[in-house]
Amino acid sequence: MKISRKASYAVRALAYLARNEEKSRERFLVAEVSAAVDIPRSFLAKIFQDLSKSRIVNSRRGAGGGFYLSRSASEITMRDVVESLEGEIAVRDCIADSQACDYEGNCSLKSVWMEAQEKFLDVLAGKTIGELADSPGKWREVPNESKRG
Amino acid sequence: MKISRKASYAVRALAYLARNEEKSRERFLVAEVSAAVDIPRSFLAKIFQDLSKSRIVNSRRGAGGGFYLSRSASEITMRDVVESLEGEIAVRDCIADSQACDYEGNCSLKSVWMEAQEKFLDVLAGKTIGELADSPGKWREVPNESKRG
DNA sequence: GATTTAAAAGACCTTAATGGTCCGATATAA
DNA sequence: TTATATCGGACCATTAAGGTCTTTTAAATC
Repeated sequence: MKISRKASYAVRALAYLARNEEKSRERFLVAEVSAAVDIPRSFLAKIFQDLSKSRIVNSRRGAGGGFYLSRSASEITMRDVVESLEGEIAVRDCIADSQACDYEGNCSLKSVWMEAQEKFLDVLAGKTIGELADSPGKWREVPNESKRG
Repeated sequence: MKISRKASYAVRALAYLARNEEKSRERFLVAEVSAAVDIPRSFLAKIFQDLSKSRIVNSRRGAGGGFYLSRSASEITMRDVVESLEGEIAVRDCIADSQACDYEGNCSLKSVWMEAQEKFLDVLAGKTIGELADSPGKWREVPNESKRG
């Protein structure tokens, strides 16, 4: 019962984008975000690729390129992000794949796992990246404003 | 975000005990339960050992020994069982160990993970083994009443 | 006391997932 | 055409999951 470090990193990285996009920048380099939020660079690159595939961020290659939020941070929920990184959530295999268990049909156990999982995801669905970016707390803050032009 | 097969097995095994303890038996052999609920024997043995350490079941060694519920099935929740098998649940390490993250203090992220996790566990805490045993469904039923004396 | 029964303890093993790295290809701007 | 930066995929080490097996210990019975 862990959510992956990947997903956790993604949330932090996106909150960084949300916090800083107002301050005049349109695109973010993975190198910059990596340094700012203290996430291994090439790992973060992978993470952004996943986020890009799920259309949570958009990207632009080449010089002047980078990543940026594809929509308002207030419209990106933590659930969106976690599911982007971890795929369809299923606390037990039977939830995603009804053939994963012999006891299929209306198994009384499955419904409990499902309800628990939904309650979990509902909390994440109720929290947006925008809210995280706004909220106070000891976040590691933007390191070097001048790195980009 | 998976709960382990171990925990799932444990729930099923305990529901079996709950269903069958009324029918005159006091102790259950892991061999019997293994066959009945279709869980690998020596793996189930390990599981019962965990359940025994958490005092969810009691055990008796030697001839005539076996396992049995330590209290009424209606007083054993799925949360009890899952935590017995998986230890303290922590969807992110920072929840169990505040030193696991640099962003400690009142991190706005941590509180979200915590709330989600608690909602999840609350559902499990609200379902007892007794209820599972009572509820209908396509459970694999007791295979061989005559195996024990 | 010897034998049988069954759990306890722990070493061991295999496979899959996690958490990363690295490199070549591709796209973009100057 | 050169510098820049993502994309795609191969790769790799470590850990956890899932499970087996063997020896030891406790309890009952002969």
